[in-house]
Amino acid sequence: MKKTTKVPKQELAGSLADFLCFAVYSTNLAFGRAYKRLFDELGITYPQYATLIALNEAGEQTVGALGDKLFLESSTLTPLLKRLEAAGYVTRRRDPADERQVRVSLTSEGKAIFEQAFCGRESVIEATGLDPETFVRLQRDLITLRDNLLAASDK
Amino acid sequence: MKKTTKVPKQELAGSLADFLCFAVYSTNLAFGRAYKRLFDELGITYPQYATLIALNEAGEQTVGALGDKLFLESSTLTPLLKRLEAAGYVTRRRDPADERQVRVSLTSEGKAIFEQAFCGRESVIEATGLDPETFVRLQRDLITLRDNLLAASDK
DNA sequence: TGCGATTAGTTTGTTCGCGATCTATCTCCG
DNA sequence: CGGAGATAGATCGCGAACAAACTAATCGCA
Repeated sequence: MKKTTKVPKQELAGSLADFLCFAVYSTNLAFGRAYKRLFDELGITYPQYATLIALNEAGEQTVGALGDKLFLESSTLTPLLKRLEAAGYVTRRRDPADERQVRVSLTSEGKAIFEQAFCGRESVIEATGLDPETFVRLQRDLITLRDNLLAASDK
Repeated sequence: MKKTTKVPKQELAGSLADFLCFAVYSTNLAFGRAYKRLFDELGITYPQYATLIALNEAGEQTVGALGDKLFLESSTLTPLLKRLEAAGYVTRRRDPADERQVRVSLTSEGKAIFEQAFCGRESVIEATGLDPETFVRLQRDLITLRDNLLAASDK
């Protein structure tokens, strides 16, 4: 007995493997696991590491500027920064010239942790198993995708 | 005045833009925002949607099998499935043949929500702004990367 | 000058995501 | 048969991530 009438429905259904969003989502989870050992040793998390990178890169800056770079809301950053402050890795102080703003900067301990994490990333880069060409292309394509998505959802 | 002496330090420092992991991380955030409107209307979340896809694709299955497909632990899935059950989109029942296992399946309401979300994804695909070739290549590269990372962190 | 509107961050409540731990069930082997 | 070990989920605690609501400071402009 033929089942051809059911085939079109099947084609429409879609599997997880067909979703670009799921590829991004699951790869993000995989990166988290790949970095886990290193970050556990250092006592930080991935978003905290990204924050340290941004602070190391651009020096003292406001919560808002940090959020722009990290694509995070202040409601996410405030508690994260408080944890980094409690750990002694950043300082937070109100800007005297505009008391609404909070300026964040790396302490020397924060810079040290950043450098340790930065060195430790070598093993993760190796774990990607990508040849340099694919690595660079993937990064470029992802950034294009991200910026397109953000531009579209800001409308 | 030349500044060549400072360049090497700059190269070592690394900026957010140089990290593949950050490209993945921030693209995942961007997808979340691109889907947000659709999911808010339907009253579900992105991980819930992924769960519905997996259930629609493979039918009734255990929590563990679902976790393997979604790359999630049972400690993440259990509460998520309870919320889907409370919303009437899935059923959970102990397998009579092995009471340790919980078998999950879509209800007709769940199937309906999945189909609504599935149709609504068209606008998100458009928002990616990628030509078909890049879209497919990106998906393929990401899956390679994800599987490499998972294989390396399982050692 | 002064007060409404805007801006910057914080707080609160909900949902993920995970490790660690716990409970219930099943398996295996003596 | 029966108990040790393995397995499947559930629970708990913590750190993200966000929207919505809130507070405090500044701006704009009349």
